[in-house]
Amino acid sequence: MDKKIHTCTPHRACISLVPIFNHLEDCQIHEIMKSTKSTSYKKGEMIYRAGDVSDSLHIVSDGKVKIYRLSESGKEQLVRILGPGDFTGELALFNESIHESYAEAMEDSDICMITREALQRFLMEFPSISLMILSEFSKRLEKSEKQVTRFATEKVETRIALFLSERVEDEGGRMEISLPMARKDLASYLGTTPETLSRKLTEFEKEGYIKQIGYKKIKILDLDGLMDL
Amino acid sequence: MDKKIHTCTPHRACISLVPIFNHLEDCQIHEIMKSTKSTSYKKGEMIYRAGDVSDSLHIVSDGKVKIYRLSESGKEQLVRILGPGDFTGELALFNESIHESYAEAMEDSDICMITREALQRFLMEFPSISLMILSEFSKRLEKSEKQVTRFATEKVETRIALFLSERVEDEGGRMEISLPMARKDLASYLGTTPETLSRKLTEFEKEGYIKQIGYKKIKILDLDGLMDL
DNA sequence: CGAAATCTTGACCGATCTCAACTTACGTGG
DNA sequence: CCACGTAAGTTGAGATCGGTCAAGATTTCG
Repeated sequence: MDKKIHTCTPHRACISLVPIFNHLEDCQIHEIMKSTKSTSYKKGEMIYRAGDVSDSLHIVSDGKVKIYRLSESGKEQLVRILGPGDFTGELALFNESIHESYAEAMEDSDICMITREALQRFLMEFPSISLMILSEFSKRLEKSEKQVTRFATEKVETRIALFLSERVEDEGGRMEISLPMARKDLASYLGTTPETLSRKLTEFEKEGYIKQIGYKKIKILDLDGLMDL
Repeated sequence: MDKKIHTCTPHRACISLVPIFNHLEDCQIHEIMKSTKSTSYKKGEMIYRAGDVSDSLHIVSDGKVKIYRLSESGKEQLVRILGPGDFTGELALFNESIHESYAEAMEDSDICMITREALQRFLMEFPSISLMILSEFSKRLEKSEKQVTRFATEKVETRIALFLSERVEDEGGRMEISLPMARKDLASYLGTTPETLSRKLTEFEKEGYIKQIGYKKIKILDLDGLMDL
């Protein structure tokens, strides 16, 4: 297994991608760069698995990575998809140090790593980084708790509609949204089956709320209608 | 760290309850105490509501507080119950400053508050507090994401069984668990209805997995059986 | 002790999952 | 660059789970 380990080049690009580090001085970024390693993963390769010991923060510098979990009864659920600048592995860094989720490269990807020790050193040295991470964590927590409530109280149809409306938001209001993942992954993300998702989308289309364009794009024709479901 | 018996304001007692502050020196705790205020709430009173502007961290020093959310379509879901030493309001502190959840006193409670400015000052001054909060946040995130996966993939029956087994863990393995909330709240927490919850528990009892003792206690007779559902 | 809230039980219905057959899209090697 | 095989997506039929509504039982608390 030959992963190329660079020592310098992509780091700079990668580090400056991460919002958390945005506010740092050049010299501080330089400091951090010295403690990072970059690794390349082929499409389909696992970056880590549940149960693995965690010892570093992984930052996606290029590519696309999916994070998923297995439930107690062994069913898979897609948790999120990472693009350049997103990071993962943070949870295990402050606690148990055992990953509870799986990270898999969806395409060939470059991942930048910062070891736990290095990170903690920076946190003590530059307290403002902590504040950034705290902010990031609290956003994630907010989002995750919202998601729990949604799963606990909304039916599948509504969850799909809400997902579509959030994609519109992400696109800055454009009514033509691109799906960031395959249908079966989306079904997993939304806690349903590909069959039900397919049926609901067809139904939405029949009702005139949306228009499906291939498998990867959807044009929203009546957002208000969708939200009233 | 032995507790000295000096003029024990409620603050002092409250602050030292919080795991986050456990590792601090006396003088630091003293610093923090100066920035706190304590308020009492009657049973049923709201501590904050979704939409309220957030300006402080709330620490429960005495009593019981329930945190719940409303979903997009207006259904309520219980998120968690706080006891002495637990805190809330942290999410809004690092971001939007608007609460997205509701906090209601379930019984007469004393709440200690630290303003955002004071907290941020401490975080910059004592970076180790950040690490503690980071750790707390990552635990919560882990738990919340696990919860999402559970809702996304497990059926109600399984979620109830998993809840029971976690209560056993919380009780340190004792097979007689006490329910921390009323049936209807538990149903809301588990994303189901009181009717279904009641039916499932009766069913569990008929199958010999549990024995219900009044409305507030359950004796687990066959944990393995429950987990195989 | 009694009103109000909570909990239970039954009957019914609708939403969603499962299984299976079929269609479409995609990636790979010749 | 095309053909083919495999993976992904769709559609239908049937089964099941869980929610809703309503009535009755139990508990709680003033």
